[in-house]
Amino acid sequence: MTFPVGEIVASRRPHRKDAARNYDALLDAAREAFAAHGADASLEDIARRAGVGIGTLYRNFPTRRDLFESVYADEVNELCRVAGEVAGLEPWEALTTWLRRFTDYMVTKRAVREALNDESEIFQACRESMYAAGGPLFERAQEAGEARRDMDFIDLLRMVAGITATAFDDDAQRDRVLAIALDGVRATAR
Amino acid sequence: MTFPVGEIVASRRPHRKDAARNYDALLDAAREAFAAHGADASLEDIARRAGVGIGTLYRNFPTRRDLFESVYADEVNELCRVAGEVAGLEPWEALTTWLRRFTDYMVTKRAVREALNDESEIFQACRESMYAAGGPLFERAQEAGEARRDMDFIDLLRMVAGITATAFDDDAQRDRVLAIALDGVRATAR
DNA sequence: ACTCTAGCGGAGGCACACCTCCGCTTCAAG
DNA sequence: CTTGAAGCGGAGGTGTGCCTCCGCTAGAGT
Repeated sequence: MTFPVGEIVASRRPHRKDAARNYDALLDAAREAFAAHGADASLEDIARRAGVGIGTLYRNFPTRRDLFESVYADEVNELCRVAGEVAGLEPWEALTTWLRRFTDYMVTKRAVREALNDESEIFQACRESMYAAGGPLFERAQEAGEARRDMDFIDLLRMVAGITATAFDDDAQRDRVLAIALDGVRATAR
Repeated sequence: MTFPVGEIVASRRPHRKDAARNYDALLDAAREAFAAHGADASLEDIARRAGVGIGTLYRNFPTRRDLFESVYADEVNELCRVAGEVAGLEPWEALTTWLRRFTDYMVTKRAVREALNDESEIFQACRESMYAAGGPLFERAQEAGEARRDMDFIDLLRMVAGITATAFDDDAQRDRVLAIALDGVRATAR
């Protein structure tokens, strides 16, 4: 299994020790900020929370998009890795387990909806990676007669992304709603 | 059937002819802006598009929240009205028709997710109105054995709001995904 | 027609985010 | 240890949005 996204984005991490630490701190802070405030979180705030100067942020990530892409690519890579892990489970079980990870790792929830429609090269590569990783899980479930055939994997991802990005009273409600929607994915196969 | 929301908010519309026209233009522009840019659209931009000075906006709606509440309340009122219209249809048909209107009228889609969790008095009143209008449709579908009983109306609204607020490739995809999720709402009742 | 007041609009002060630039710091190679 | 260059940070210029304030305009009642 290959991880093209990692190759496209990863090499920017600097070599010097302090610089690498700053780079990581920035990514962490950015992940949190994007999760909390969406894709237009304040860059100065991110630098502040990372404990570095604003100049350092701009040296590592010349544009907002560069930063966001890096955060996003990290999460996509993680998802690709998980897709391999669940390969041993039963078809439907494998799919839903992966989807649950999808909702967990996509911490940048609010921003993901926009990213799903972004046309840029990197995002396109990310989506393709994700489809390559998760798509087979869905097709396997379809072939096993567990998932309906009148939808595609992209439909499924949008559905889950939409539900995930919404505010719920609590996690239990989110899980309940997600499970119900997934029942719809399975319904006609029964 | 009563419409408490309308009573709470509506009386602010000014009496003088030009003033009333400005008020309406502001609401229209705001509806569009909130739909396009979410709840933190630029107020100066809204005033510009409405063709009035920024001062006029602030006189009518002293805070951003006042403006947003008014737009939101309008849409909720409209939804309440529609709930009455569909009362004659078959239970499941009535519910899904209303939900489709829900996705249409909620033009302020991006912002609705946040509003669904807002604690303020007005938003609470709006939600209650909406629950009062749509809830019976759902309960009727449940009693007819068409909708599953292990979820409540609020779960359903969140599900639909989440899917509606997400970006799709086209309307057909949105409808398809929504229909699949609604299959999940109906699944166990079959 | 006259008036008087509700309503208008936008200039301007404030706050904050974006991004550049450059003198200072610190790593790490020799 | 020395040294040079990679990296740092934040001051400051620019833009944009928020909101107030007040001199002017025009609708509505007489």
